[in-house]
Amino acid sequence: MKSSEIREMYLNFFKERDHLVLPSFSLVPQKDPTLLLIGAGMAPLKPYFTGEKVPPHKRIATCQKCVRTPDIERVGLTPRHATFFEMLGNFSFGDYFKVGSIEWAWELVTKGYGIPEEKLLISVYENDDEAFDIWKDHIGIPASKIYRLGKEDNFWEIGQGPCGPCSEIHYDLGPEYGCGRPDCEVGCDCDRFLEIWNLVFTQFNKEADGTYSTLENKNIDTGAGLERFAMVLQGVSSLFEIDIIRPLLDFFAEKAAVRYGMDEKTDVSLRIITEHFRGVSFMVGDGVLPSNEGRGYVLRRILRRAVRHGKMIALEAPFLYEGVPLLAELMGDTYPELRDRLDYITRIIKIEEERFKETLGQGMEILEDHIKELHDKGETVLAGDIAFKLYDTFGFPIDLTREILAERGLSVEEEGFNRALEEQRERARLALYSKEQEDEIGAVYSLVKGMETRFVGYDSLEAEAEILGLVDVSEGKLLHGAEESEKELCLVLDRSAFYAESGGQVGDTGVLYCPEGAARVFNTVPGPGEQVLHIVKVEEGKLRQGDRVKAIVDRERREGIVRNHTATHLLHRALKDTLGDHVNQAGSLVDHERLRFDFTHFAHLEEEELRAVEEKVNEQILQSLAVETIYTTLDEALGMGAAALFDEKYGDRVRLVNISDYSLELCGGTHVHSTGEIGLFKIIHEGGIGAGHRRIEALTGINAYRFVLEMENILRELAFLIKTSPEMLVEKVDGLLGSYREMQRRLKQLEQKLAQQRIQDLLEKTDNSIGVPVLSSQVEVENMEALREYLDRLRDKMGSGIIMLGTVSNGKVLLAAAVTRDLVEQGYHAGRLIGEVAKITGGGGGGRPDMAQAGGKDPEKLPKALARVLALVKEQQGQV
RNA sequence: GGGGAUGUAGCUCAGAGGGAGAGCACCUGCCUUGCAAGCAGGGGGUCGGCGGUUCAAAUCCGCUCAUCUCCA
Repeated sequence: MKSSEIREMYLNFFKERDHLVLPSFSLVPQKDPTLLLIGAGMAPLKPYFTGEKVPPHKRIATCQKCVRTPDIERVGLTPRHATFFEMLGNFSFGDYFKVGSIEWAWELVTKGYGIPEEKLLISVYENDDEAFDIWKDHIGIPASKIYRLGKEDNFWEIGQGPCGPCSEIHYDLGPEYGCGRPDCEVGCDCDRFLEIWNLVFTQFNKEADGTYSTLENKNIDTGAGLERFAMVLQGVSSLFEIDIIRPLLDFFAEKAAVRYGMDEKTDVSLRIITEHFRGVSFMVGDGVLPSNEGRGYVLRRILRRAVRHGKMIALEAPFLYEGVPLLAELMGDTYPELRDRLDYITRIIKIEEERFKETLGQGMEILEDHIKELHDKGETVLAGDIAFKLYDTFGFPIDLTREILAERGLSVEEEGFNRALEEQRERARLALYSKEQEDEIGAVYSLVKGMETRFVGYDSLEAEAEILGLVDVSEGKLLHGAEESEKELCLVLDRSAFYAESGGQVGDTGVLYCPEGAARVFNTVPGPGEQVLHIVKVEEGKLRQGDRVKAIVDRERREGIVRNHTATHLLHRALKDTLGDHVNQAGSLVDHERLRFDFTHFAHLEEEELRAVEEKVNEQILQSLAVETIYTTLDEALGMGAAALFDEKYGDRVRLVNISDYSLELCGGTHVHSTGEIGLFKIIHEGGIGAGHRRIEALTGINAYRFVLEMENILRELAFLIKTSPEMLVEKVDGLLGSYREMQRRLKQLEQKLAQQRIQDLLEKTDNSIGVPVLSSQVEVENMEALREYLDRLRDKMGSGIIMLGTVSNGKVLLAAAVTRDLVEQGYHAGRLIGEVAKITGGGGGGRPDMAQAGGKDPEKLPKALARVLALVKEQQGQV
């Protein structure tokens, strides 16, 4: 039976029994921050299980794609482990329970799929007598074939959420698949008994604190692995041989020019590549991008393991991406996203493969060196800091290092690795705040606890307010009053128009007038609760707790901030529209001068893309779109399709910033009323900040205008300098550069020619009075290169001799010396000679016996120095 | 924001203070037409950029840019 038929039969079976059949949900959990990835068929239905939401129907059936990685290191080594799999499931929400679910399970397995009863075994949770009796009495399974297993095997829970005892149907593949131990039976960790059906009787809910509460409605959650059914029904011994996987394995085998089943080591790699390839493709297809955190890191780990195993069988990355069309062919009917996003999936995988190939090579080299060293020393444990270095610098996930070592019977010193990781964390923390600063912040936080500020800065830029608290930041204590000083104070008001730095928007600045004085607010930050902390310095008179004050925000600065913030939202939208939906905000900074926006994207932006983005933003500005804010619940906001940051904590009431029907984002910041106020939007920088992350910096309003003006000025000045118009600038500079290069070439040629002509004159100055020909002379050249040119030619002409040449260039002395080979053999040394000579000119130098160069600072001494050469050679002669 | 790695010829890389190199690719010639042909010759480089130390920097130091990587 084909996999597609198994899937179809399952869904039809339950459809006929009044189940609502839903298509697979995305691997990326929607609106569930507790889950990294969908790892079970029930995961997307969690709100129905917890009772948080009402299911559209009391009975649901799905075939759900899943990713699970805790067992990643076993994938490839066993016939049944996988990181990616399809889970068939039928679910009951307060409808049928144990009896119904067991009956149907048995009926479908034995009658529907026709699996012989004698091959099947049952397990139940150790003290679930109810389930035991149903199997024994109602279905008629002999008690000897029903096993009672402990919590680890037969109690189902995954993180927080619904859970309960379960009951499984196992298929006995036969003793030849077993471990051979006498006590081998259902529940054994070996491969003999294949769990094909897991019925979870969901009756509890696991809370955040680890306790269990009873669910109002008892539910049924079934998980039946499609691949495992396929194994049984297609009579193959591993999931790698079923109809929708084997072609992939063969594809990679062919690419690697190896055959499956010939060599165990090769087979393991092939299985890993094939399996991980499936996971990688589906994850990318559901919008997961490789990254160093969260689900992106899960993806990266899987892909990297596959790439390494590719390398082990001589498959050079990138190669995985080539399998995508085949996968789409095999599974595109059920999962149309594979076809729809084929090009995208292919591209992302290829880029990530290439990326890792770079670092894999370097990292492997280092690791191999260390392995060799360990081997030589007879040790078996790799130091943790080396494993950390590989992780830190070359992106070797620790499990990858562990696996490579395990292949050689070695291991990693885990504590050392963790220590190094902790040290790195500490470093990052310290870079953010020093220990003293952290203490200061802590002290301030505890002092202002309980105070509350009402923020009125969305509609107004000033507020009359009362001083609730006044903290001396460096002393860490509350003050009743403060006088004019340089001291940094932290001030809390009962209401304020000052925006406290958050969501990337910087804090406001401004002034504060009180009955007996005035203070300057130079920053505003959020407190631990509902407080706005104004960081102030008293500039005049006195400030007292309880004073009525007037706090006024610096208007011009705020207006700059507001323009940049709204422009940031427009930019976010424009990036998504231009580059694709995978673009997400990864950080943002909005101040009064510029905006900086970090986002996820896999490649640098092309010039046209950048221009398109900039243009789109400016189009929205020109339309003067209305910007409004909406208060609503988080659920409703997400339902409206608002952009929210993953992992960001939002309260129940959220604030939405809506720009006409162009952009909708959860945001607490301040904005313009109409996009027209932004005036002009200009991107001034685009760059990378790590794999998969880009950064754009931009200006708005008057700043953008000034930037353009500045550029225009530069162009005009340049054009003036080379006597052309801005329009002709490129052409003219291009021409000038060409002729500049040409002239350099000509100059060099001329110098060479000149040298040639002067050689003869110079040769005549050779002194033969001491037995060896010695030539010491000053020449006129520009640089060392030209000097060497003379030197070489002279040496060639002389055949045998000692040459010292000097010149003056840029107010400095340049010297070069040569000794022909025959004289080197006699013991003459150009390096030593030139050292002496250079010393006279106030410099130093050295080189090899046959050639040396040096320099000096005193040009006037050059003639004297050159005159000494003969005597110095004579000295060397004496030592020969 | 912080740490680490890399950047040298079209490509892959060596060189670690004293003439910028190798292999592959390219061009010319010769010899050959048998599988990555051989032989001889040649072109090609702001040693990522800027600054500093030094008589002298691809090489040491600082900054910067690009790419990778980890932490936040």
